[in-house]
Amino acid sequence: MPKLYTINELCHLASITVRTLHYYDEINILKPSQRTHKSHRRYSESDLLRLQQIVTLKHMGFSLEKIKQILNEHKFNILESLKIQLIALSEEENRIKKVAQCINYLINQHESREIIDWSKVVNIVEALKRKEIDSQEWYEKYLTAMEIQHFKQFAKKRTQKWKLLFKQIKDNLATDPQGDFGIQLVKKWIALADEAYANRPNLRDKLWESYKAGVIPHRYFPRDERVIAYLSKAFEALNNQ
Amino acid sequence: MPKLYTINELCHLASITVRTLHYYDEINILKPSQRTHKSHRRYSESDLLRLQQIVTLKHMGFSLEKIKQILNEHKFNILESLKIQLIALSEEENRIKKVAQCINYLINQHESREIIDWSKVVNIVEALKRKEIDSQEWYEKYLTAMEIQHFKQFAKKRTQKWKLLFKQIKDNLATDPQGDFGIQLVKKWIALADEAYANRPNLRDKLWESYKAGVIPHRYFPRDERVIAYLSKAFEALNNQ
DNA sequence: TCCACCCTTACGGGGCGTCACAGTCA
DNA sequence: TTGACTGTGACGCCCCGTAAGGGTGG
Repeated sequence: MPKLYTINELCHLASITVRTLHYYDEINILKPSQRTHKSHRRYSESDLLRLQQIVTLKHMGFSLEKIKQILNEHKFNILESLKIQLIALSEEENRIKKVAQCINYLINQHESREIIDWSKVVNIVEALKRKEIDSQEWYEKYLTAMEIQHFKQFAKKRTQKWKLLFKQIKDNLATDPQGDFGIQLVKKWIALADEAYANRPNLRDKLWESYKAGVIPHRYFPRDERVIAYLSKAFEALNNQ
Repeated sequence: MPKLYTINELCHLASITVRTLHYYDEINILKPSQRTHKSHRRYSESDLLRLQQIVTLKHMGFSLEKIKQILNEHKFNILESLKIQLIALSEEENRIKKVAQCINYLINQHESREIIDWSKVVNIVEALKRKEIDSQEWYEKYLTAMEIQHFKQFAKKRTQKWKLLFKQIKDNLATDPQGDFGIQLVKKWIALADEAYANRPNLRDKLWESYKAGVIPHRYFPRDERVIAYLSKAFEALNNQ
């Protein structure tokens, strides 16, 4: 007798909620292959497989309607869907990159002068939307020479502090991270993070998690297992103080 | 007397719809600074400025609620919002990159064997979600040596065709793009695009637009103004045939 | 009998699109 | 008067979260 899952078991296996499975049943994308005589849902092994496919495709950014087509219609052109999705993802990635650069500019401008030149920002974003700008040199087209210099210098000061700290840590990996010097280094890290993230401890923690997970690639503070290990231990020591 | 805009004029200026402005009025994020005696909305110059700010921030990925806070509460910490948004964007960018790689793998697998090994794909995406994978070498952890080889070879064949075409075009920029040879080259481009994008002309056009706009950075068919100019002319000639 | 689980039904939310119906401006 | 524009009101979409009120399984 093949194993049947209750709705609770299944949603735990897929890390989703009961409500979601109810919904999937409702819209006919995943119906339980059996029901008990009192209409409790019972899912089979192949239901589980299908659910995993659904969750996977959803993570890739497909709508439930598209997923239904892809999985139901055997003739449906999976390949084309995948390729369309790939183009869409590339475009979105590119948009994000540009917007991120633009926000960076905004941050620098605000931190150095406390005012935001909205008309400039609006212009830049308008141009981004019309895709007039290549990813790298948008600011060269939309800022004056002085503004560019200012922007670059400000960014440079920032990165140099991080670079310095990174070098210091790498040069002292042999020392005890839980000793005085290690704690000093981690305090520097915190100071820089707080400077960058407005003294919000939760943001600082988020940055640390991102760094550890390698989510945000940092050119001037690259991901390095040994540095992570060192700082982690130093963090511990600091928290225990 | 300062210029006042009707709702129609304003929505055209901002490339949005009347409904959107109604909605913005309704949720108190942008109320017209005047109404006629019959309650038609009249927007001022500063309303327009505010609308542009709203649209800009929306493009950066802020919710209308956040935007309201940023613009209304003078004391509100814009800087922190920007930085939070920057982290969020970085995370999203990274997720997209990984998913795109994964889809690429799926496409290759499907094109070479016509079947998809779902259990493998599900595993990979599960790992992506748990952020266990560094961006570059996910497949090395989740595929067998044979699969990796197969994957890489298939990808290589593809890229070599594009590389070859690119070189051919660059070597012949001096020739007439609207002559026989130019048309031959653009036909090759179309053939490759159709091979990559399942013979869908609309997808092919989309790819061409993306290439021209530099939206999708291609290592093996890089963006090059001269190549774009050449191919554009050749396209013209082909269409006029 | 207990209690964790299950069912169905229904509302909400974000950011509008899309009617319907009626009044208004040139 | 015509016809383009404007107003308000209301429902729908997508993907569920969150509850209400009651029945079931072990």
